Amino acid sequence: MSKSVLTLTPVEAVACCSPVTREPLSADAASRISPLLKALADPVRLRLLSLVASHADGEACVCDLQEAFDLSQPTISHHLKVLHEVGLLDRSKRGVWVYYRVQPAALADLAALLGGVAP
Amino acid sequence: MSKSVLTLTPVEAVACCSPVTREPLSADAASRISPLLKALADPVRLRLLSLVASHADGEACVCDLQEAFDLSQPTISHHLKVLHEVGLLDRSKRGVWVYYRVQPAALADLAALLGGVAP
DNA sequence: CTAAGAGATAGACAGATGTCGATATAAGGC
DNA sequence: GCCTTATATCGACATCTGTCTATCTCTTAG
Repeated sequence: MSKSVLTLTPVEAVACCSPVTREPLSADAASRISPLLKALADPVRLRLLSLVASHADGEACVCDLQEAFDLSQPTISHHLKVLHEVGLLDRSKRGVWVYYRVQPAALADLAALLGGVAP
Repeated sequence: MSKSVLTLTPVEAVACCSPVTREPLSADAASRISPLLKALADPVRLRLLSLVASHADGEACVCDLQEAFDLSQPTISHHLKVLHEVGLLDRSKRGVWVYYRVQPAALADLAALLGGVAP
């Protein structure tokens, strides 16, 4: 049931490390963590994540999200895919609509990794 | 990426926002925060930051840092510059050597922004 | 004053990334 | 069945990024 190391999403990998300020990060750990930060390191994706997280019921339809940006629909879809692939956003399709919600532990674990509090 | 808030480094800008999960991040705030995440979103820079932060006395000489990587000296120098420019690392030259240390509030503020605890 | 070493800068280049328009897929309404 | 609407995928493009080699600047030793 538990996934092998190879199939860990970046989000799952983050929970395994002590804070970056406590001891030197291994090259391996850094390589597993950086995709998560890369996913966050785009203004559009940061706003998408924030919009989803602060939306009523903790989830948001793609149709709601697109309105907030002056970008094409494929571009928004691409950014959501990036956030989903690293494990920051969960996807569920209901009818014609697709809803995204934040993976709760993801941001907390990342914050712990950066902020110095062990997970 | 317009530099509308001219005198604030990304690190300083981060301290101004409520957590991403609490309310939607403005386009402006996202643009000011993402450079900080971009700086962190590279495995070499993550390790550099971690090495500096966990080094004795909280600071490390470039000469110490280079040994940990199989990269050229200019490449390490470039990555340190990126971390320095966004305000994550402080620089001080003593004699021939240059020492870097972590800007203490930087990671804590970022963690608060992501983790849901207001700064 | 000249030489040597630490670190920064400049320029070049391959590969990654963000964006678009066009098209595909899939579900619901007629 | 066919049409409409919501979302994903594809392919192309310009820009950004990480790395290198070569060179420059600054500091100390002799």
